[in-house]
Amino acid sequence: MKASKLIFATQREDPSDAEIVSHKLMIRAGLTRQVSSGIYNWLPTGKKVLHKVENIIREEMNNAGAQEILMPMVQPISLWEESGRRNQYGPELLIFQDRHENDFCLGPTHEEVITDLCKNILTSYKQLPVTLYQIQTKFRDEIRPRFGVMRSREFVMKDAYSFDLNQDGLDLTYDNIREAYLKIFNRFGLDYRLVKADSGAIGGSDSEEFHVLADSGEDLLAFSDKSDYAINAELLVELQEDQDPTSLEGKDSPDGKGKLKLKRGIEAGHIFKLGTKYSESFNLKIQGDKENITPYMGCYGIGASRIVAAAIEQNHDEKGIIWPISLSPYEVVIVEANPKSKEDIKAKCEDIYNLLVSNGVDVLWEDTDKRPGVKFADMELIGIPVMIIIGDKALKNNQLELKTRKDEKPIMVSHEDLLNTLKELN
RNA sequence: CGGGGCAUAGCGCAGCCUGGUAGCGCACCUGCUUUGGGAGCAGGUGGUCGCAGGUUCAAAUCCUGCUGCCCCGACCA
Repeated sequence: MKASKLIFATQREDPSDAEIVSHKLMIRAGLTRQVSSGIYNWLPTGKKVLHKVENIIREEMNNAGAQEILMPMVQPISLWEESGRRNQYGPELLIFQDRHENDFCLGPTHEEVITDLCKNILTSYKQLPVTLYQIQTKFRDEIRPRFGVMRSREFVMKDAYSFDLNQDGLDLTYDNIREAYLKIFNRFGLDYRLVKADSGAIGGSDSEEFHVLADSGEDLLAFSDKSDYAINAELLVELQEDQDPTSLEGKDSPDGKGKLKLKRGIEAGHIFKLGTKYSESFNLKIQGDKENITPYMGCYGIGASRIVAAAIEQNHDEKGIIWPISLSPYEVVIVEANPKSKEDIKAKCEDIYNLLVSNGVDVLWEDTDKRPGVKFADMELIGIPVMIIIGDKALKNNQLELKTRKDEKPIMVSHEDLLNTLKELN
């Protein structure tokens, strides 16, 4: 991609209505723009990041044997009456009527639709176990949306639903998806923790959350300093009937090993064992070898758009975003340091650009005639991990100047060593 | 929903108190000079001043009502 063709609209000043750093930086770097409270446009650079998040999720879900589907955003309210959740969900469910005066809602989650669907498509116990997932826009009419796409009303989520013959099968499937989640979060390149959680409005028994660690996180997490024990502090407060989550710091860990330590996290993933709650309320029965089976369900969510904000919350400095390479809108940017004047610099850029493109590197070529300082500042704001600077210096020594986003010091490499050096930096 | 704040160009803001028909910085466009860390000069584009009423010869400015957005709280995958 050439910067001269890219709409990336960076801004020098913080937007006045943004509070947390990820929100400010997403606006300034031209990733998103607000349409209405809790509703956002995703611009080309932001969409590219979101796409990388989605693709990592997609690949690992597919590797885990899950199958991708797409369910509708608009759902008939009758399904929510059938599950009994119409009233439980309350005003967060945005309800409206079509021209025939039938009630519909914008889907905040899809247990109802998937269970209803499976009554159609699951006809034999031989089809189980099966896990279906989608990556799709959800809508929850939050009381107070805030912090940009971190807590928005409309957001992109991957939600998966599993169906098993019995509890043992569900346990196996749950562990399998849990493993896939560990791979997904590892590939994101973020510092995260897995904690025990409350299953909340979705219902069910066991539940764990994946949290991206960040001081600005809305959730407080409690960890044992001597064991793997980790829990959402709010749940622990509930279990122990404590008053205040912060009072947990330094107390004995409930598993009897070590003391509790607290950290803040952003909830980015949540996995549940639902059991038969929805299969029962929808009367989903599958023909077994002798008798009919009410399947055991699990559901598994990842907030794809929230991951983008969480990644920034965890990885930024005073200059801007510092993407982990796997989420960066571009892996490498070529900065043309002397625009206009020197034809040989442009030719060199084109050489390198073609080399990288043909080797599958996702590269941006900053070919505009902006002054070098502006280009450096923009690219650092957007947070591209590796910059290749091509100007007089590079031409004179027939070497390329590489600078990583994290490191101030440039590295000089030869044309031939470029690909290997980039691999090492990953 | 309770409490607080804001609404003037794409972004950040001034003007409002004391009414006279809109301005600054950034961005954007043109030209010239510049070019390794957010350039300079000159010229230019862009605004029914959130909406609707009212007062007045005259309203961004005063009055009334409404809407939207932000922050704190309750709530929340």
